[in-house]
Amino acid sequence: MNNQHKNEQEEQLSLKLFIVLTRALESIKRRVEEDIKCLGLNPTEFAVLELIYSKGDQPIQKIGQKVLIASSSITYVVDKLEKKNLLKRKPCPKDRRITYATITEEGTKFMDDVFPKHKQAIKEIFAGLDVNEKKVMIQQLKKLGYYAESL
Amino acid sequence: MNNQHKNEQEEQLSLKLFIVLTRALESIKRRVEEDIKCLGLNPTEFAVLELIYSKGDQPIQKIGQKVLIASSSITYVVDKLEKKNLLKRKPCPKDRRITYATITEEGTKFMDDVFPKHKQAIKEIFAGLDVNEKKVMIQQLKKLGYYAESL
DNA sequence: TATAATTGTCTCGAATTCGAGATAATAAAA
DNA sequence: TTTTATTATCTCGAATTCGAGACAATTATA
Repeated sequence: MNNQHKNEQEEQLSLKLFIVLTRALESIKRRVEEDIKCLGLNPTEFAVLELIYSKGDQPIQKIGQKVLIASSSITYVVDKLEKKNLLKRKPCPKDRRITYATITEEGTKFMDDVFPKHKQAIKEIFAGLDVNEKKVMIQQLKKLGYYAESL
Repeated sequence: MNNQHKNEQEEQLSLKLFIVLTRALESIKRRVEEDIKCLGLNPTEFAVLELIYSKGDQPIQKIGQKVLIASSSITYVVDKLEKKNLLKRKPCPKDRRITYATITEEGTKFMDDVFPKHKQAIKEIFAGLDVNEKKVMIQQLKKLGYYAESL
């Protein structure tokens, strides 16, 4: 195979992989969203709540870094969770610029009930691959992600 | 390993895969978006334009099916592309409910210039994996996607 | 043929996300 | 210590996407 064909093949394969990747994640996200929506939350709200549920109080700023949303969006999401009484804001006594998001008792109860079911649902959604295939895919996706990030 | 541990391992792995998948695609999308944004288009606009560039005139309705966006969103996107003189609407003479989106001469010129570069950029973004790894990943992602879709 | 169901496009309002910039607090530098 | 730079959060307006429903045209059914 000459160089030009090789290049074209690489292009085709990459384009194909991009589409398949996008589509697969769309299908998966749709299922995950179904699982979450009936709890009255959207995926972002759930992700933020879960972060605080499992990692404890977080400065609002940190939340955005971990869940990968802009700071102005976190304000919005935390507002919504606060209105639902799942989180509350708590000022930091040492640094008055900082506001922590803290889970409420109601929020904890909610997650105690819901999170195990959520993990189970994710497991079912990903049951198209076996344990080993998942491990391989995780590795490959990391490679791909790191590389793209490094550009 | 007993059943409970097995179940937990499956849950952990699936959760992990979900996160890695989401993150990897985020990194990739960011790069692809950079490539497209400087053309004055967003990814949806580019996808719609590309569809019509490579597959010819499409009823507006079909576009949504292929690019996976809601019908109300296509109207919006086609409006934008029309304002940029890259597409135009053309009524179907046989079925007056249907409106085709047609690429303009300017749109064709634009894509002739831009599409090869775009493919090249995608290739570079995906250069973290070799040809064979890509093929394997495409297969596995299809399995995963089909399975999630079938639920 | 008249009626009902379906199809294709669009309008509208809501939800979500972003970026730019405002504000206040803290940290660093002169 | 004053000045400057950085940090954390929030406000605001814009962009994008969606779903519900309007409307017209077509197709299927009685």
